[in-house]
Amino acid sequence: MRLYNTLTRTEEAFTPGPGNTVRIYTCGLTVYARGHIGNFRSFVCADVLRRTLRHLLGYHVKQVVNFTDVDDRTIAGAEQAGLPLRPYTDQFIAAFHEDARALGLEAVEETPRATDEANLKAMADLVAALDQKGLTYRSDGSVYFRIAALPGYGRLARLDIEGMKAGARVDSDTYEKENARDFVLWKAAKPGEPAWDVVEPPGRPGWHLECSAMALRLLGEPPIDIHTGGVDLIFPHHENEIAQSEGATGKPFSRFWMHVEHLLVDDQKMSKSLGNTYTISDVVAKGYRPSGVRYLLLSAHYRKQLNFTWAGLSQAEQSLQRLADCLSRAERVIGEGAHPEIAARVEEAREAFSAAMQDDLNTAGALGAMFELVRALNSAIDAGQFGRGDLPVVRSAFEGFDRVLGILSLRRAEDDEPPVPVADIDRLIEARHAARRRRDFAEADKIRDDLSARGILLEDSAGATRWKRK
RNA sequence: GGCGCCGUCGCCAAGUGGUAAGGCAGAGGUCUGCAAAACCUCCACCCCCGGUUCAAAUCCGGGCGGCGCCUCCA
Repeated sequence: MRLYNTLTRTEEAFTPGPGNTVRIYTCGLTVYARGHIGNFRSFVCADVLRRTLRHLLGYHVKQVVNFTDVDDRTIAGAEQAGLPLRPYTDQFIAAFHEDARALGLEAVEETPRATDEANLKAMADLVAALDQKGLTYRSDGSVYFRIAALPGYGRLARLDIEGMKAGARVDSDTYEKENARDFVLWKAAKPGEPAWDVVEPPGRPGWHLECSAMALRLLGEPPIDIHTGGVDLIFPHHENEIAQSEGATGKPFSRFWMHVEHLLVDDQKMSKSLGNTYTISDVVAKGYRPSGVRYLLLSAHYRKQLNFTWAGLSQAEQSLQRLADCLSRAERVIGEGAHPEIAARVEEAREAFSAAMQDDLNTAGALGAMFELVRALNSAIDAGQFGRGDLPVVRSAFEGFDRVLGILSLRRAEDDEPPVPVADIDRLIEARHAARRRRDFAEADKIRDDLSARGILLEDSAGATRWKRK
């Protein structure tokens, strides 16, 4: 497939590593709050990358998604909540898993957290290696990375180090550093804050250190194949990960860097500091569905900013319903036989879908291919040119699409938990039938309206009445 | 100030040199007790101005507008 690489700022042909395995590191959440749907945009896109590699291309994937469970915000949050760091961050990790399930993210192979003992040990080893290469210095109890000692620093972000000195904003603790751009590997322990003595002097990890250490520990020999994250991580986070990893190992850190553009709200970045965030539970509380969010996130290319609106989410749910309806309609066809044109049309859609996904994960194009097939299938059903013999090939195609996009199965799972008990729905449909038989349409319409108000839509057809969730 | 991305129908969104996919919404029609769903029909010359080319939404130059990064950030 073709994949855009931030390192080269071009689309490149992607090939897997040895054993047809793709090793991916995805920068995860800092667990001081519940992740918002902007955060989840990058996870959903990484999920689609993963699914494409596995289910469309047949590669093996080993993916690490980390939790940053120690930093200024988690420490401050824990203190405010009167909890130790672990239990405090545990609750947001649990919330992440809940939201990830709601959004249909495939389980990844590893979800390490920074304060796991093995990871702290790996960080200490990394610092030691950097010490040995002369890439560190200590100042006021902290360990810093000396970027002047590493040629090539700034390559990912395309920084002009010389040109940046004038007028650049500087950290508040710059005076402790040799160079304003140097970054902290290991932070000095402060009274009352968590500290570990794996590094001398004792303290806690700097933000960037954990990702390098965990990636190298869990994914093995660099370079890893793909590193993913939001565009806001390009600098300084990913630049510094590269500096640490390549400084320590002398080898390239990652072959590909994939960066997901921001989700916007009112044309501004959705971020906790701006206070314009929505979480999955906010979305559900407003009566929308996680499957709609997933669809919405996939309806635009991952390298383009996407402006979140409630109207947009409604449109996404409508669109997704059209896809779901087509499949359930096909499954209800009772006519016998199979039609070669159907198989041919399905094959055409599969090819278009696959080509779009392999073209730098063009999910919008892939959805377009699905909708074109939907229209063709609906027309064939209307014309009586679709039989039960056509169903297997159609079902298999939709399953193939959905293994990659993960939207239909998600919606179906939601449908299986309707807001009104199924027994009640069935009873009301039966009552409405009786009303219709005696041509009491007022009563029939009342039942339908009542159910509609409770989130259940009724559709009459020749034989029977079907219900579905709104 | 430096770097980068983007501007396609009312809304969302593909397409990046060969004459504008798709979805939502809307209009008319078929079907229906009425709806819903579905189908059919209709609905854009791509921010502006120059240039290159037989040919540009697509390439180049200049504007205008929006966003992001340069500080914590998916």
